Amino acid sequence: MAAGTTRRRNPAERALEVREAAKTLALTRGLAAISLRNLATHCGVTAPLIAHYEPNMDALVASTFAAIAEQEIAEVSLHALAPDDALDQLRALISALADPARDNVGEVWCDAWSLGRKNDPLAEAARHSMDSWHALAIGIIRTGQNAGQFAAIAPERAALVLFALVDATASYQLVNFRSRETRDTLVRETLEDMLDVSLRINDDARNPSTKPTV
Amino acid sequence: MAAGTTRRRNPAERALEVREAAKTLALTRGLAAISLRNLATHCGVTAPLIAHYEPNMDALVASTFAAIAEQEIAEVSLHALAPDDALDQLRALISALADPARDNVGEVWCDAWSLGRKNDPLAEAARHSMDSWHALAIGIIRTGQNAGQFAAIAPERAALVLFALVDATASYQLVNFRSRETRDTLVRETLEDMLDVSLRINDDARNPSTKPTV
DNA sequence: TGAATTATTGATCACCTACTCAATAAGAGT
DNA sequence: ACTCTTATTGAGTAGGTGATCAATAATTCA
Repeated sequence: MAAGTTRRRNPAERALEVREAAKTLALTRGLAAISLRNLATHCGVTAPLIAHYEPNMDALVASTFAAIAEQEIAEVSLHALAPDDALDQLRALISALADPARDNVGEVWCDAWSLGRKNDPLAEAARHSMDSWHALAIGIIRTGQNAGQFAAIAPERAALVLFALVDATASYQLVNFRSRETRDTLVRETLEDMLDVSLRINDDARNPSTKPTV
Repeated sequence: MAAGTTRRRNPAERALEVREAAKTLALTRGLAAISLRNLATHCGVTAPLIAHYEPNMDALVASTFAAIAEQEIAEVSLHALAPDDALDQLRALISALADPARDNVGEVWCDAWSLGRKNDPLAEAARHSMDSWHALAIGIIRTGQNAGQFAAIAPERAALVLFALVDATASYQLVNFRSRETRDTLVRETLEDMLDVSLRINDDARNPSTKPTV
């Protein structure tokens, strides 16, 4: 393009570039921004070439969402499962989910629910990644309960509540409802009450009511 | 059209028809389906006429959402505030929110969060209606607490949790995540735990642990 | 009945979407 | 150097979006 010469790339390399462009587009402008033209512009290439690599946009939207979601789950899992103690794991999980750097991913999730109505593979990918998230939380909660650290609520239900709060606040963020602090506090305090723990990171007390008033 | 003659309507009447068409379109095919051509087809009229009455589609999307949301809030408020007892009010509220007839409205809400990112008036309308919902719930919760029926959680927080659960499950429904029963149970049981009440409609016990085992 | 008003239309612009197909040309292998 | 494969393009189809403008025609009012 720049020198008037057509760059001809290794197919695998080009395919990867297109998928990366789709991710970038999704994270910066939403899943709905994934289109042949936007991808083409982003890659400095014509639209038919994109169609050559990705013959179905709905499928690309779905696979792009899956890639973003699964990558985040993998990263957060690694971070959350690093500590040995279940309470520390839960704290790591919550703080990772509250990280403002995650905002873009939250927006993509909201897009996925809305678009999932008309895009079956996308809906399926959403369900699958939701199951992955729940599995992570359930594991942590169960471990903590076995260690006597968490209240004896059904882990499945606690996980559902946790992500319902996280997901709802992600949607709220898109329309600037309430402050980030209010949204984060909603998640944290509800979970604290439900599991009877303190999730403040610099607070070792397992039971807030017995912590010293130094 | 039918007889080859152009029907010329009273402007107020036509404007109303367009607004009604927008509501119908939103509830059946989502907020994103509101377009000049879809509206024109629905009204049996040409697109420029729609533009004549609604010169700005983003604004129409926002006002249509506001109309749907506010109408529902008004109806549910009436239903929920009918009983004298706060517990019965809460039960009425929850059962109204769980009504499958409300599914379409839930989808519209999810659309609103997703589209609200690029449509400021829509985001504003969403925030406003969210505040209305919270006000309704806070009133009921506060009344119940004053009567000693509900646990002493901050009403604002309880309301946030309630609607976070309702909103998240509405999103989940769009991608068929879990069963309706699981989603409804999630809302109900979490609220029961949080306020220490029983929300099953044919159950008068205020404290489940003391109810007779007839 | 005639004139003024205006709801409504047809035509068009400018842009977007996905998708197809034949032609071009870059690079690989011989 | 030559052929072969194929990545890439240009051009086009068929539809979608919002929006504007002058012309038409239905209704209202004088």
